[in-house]
Amino acid sequence: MADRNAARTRERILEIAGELFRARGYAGTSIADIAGRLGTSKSALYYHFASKEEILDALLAGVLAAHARVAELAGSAEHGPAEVLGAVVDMVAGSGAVLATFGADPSVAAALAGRDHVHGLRAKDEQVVARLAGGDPGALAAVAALAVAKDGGRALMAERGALSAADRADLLAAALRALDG
Amino acid sequence: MADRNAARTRERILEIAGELFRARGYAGTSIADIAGRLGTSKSALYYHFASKEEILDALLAGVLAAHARVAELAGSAEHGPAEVLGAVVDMVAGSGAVLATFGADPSVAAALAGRDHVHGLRAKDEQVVARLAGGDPGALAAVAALAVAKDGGRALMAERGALSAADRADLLAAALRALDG
DNA sequence: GTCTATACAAAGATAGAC
DNA sequence: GTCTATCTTTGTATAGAC
Repeated sequence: MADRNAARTRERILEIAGELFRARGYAGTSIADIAGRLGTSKSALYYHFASKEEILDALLAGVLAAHARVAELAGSAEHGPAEVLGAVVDMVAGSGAVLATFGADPSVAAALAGRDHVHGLRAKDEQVVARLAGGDPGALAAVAALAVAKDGGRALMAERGALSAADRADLLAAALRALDG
Repeated sequence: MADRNAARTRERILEIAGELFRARGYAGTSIADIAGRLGTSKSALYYHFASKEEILDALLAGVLAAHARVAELAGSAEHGPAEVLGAVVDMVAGSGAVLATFGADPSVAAALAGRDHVHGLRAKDEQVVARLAGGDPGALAAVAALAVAKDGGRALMAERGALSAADRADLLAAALRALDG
């Protein structure tokens, strides 16, 4: 039962940290800020997480896994542009708030520099672009299509809170149009 | 002549600060970091700028003005989607590195919260979207088109350093395709 | 599991000499 | 214009009681 409470508290911390990181940035958010919203002391927080960076890692784990799955899909030759971009849209819709944090905050990238994650992420984006470009060196249209799916998706999420099935379909269509009309 | 040197130093500070803000985020960059790269003490910095935030303001002034010009263009009814999106592309190409900072860093938005700028910025984006949507309430395609021009443009800038005339034309074409095929 | 108290470093900023 | 020295606040993190 004690375990239950600890797990609940852990979840609340991640939830609060996610909100604050998104609003003020990772570097711009202090442990005191998080503890304040949680309604406990800073020390209580350190019982659940060994450091601020550990909170970030826990928050990012899901997004990184989702990116990895999309990149894997893009890597295999069996999937067309529509499938790949559809997977990107679903990923954005699924990991919404956290992705907004990760993708938008330079201090997150700086905190993770050298620790595999970042290069992994950028490499994964490039893998998707390469697949969409189909070997074409002038990959501008592919970059544009990914921008629609990922950044356009983020903008829509921020605006509407979530993406309906119709939104996803429309977004995919717009991305495909950006790719090659 | 003393004025000349001061002006030069001011420029160097802005240059260095811009790079660091982009790499580590605004909140993640300290005055000491900037002074270190400048090769002087922290105090020297405070001779040129009264505060960290003042550096940010100076850095953002150009981008905000550029956004205002685009929004103004979008506001007048005489310009079509191609003109508006072209202006967005030019704005991105022109204010490159700084826009990447501004658009991507939550700690920048937090630092400016309440101080007109931010609402101004978001409002200006919405004005562009509204114009592109042409009154259509389902503005997804407009959001998508803006994402191509702005975020796609950012991604390209990050990748290529600058946008050639051909890049701009291609990007605009992709944005128009995202808008309505 | 959460608290108070505290260590310790880093941050933003200022004073006053040169 | 730039320095050294210093103040103050804030930040991350730990120790030890309950």
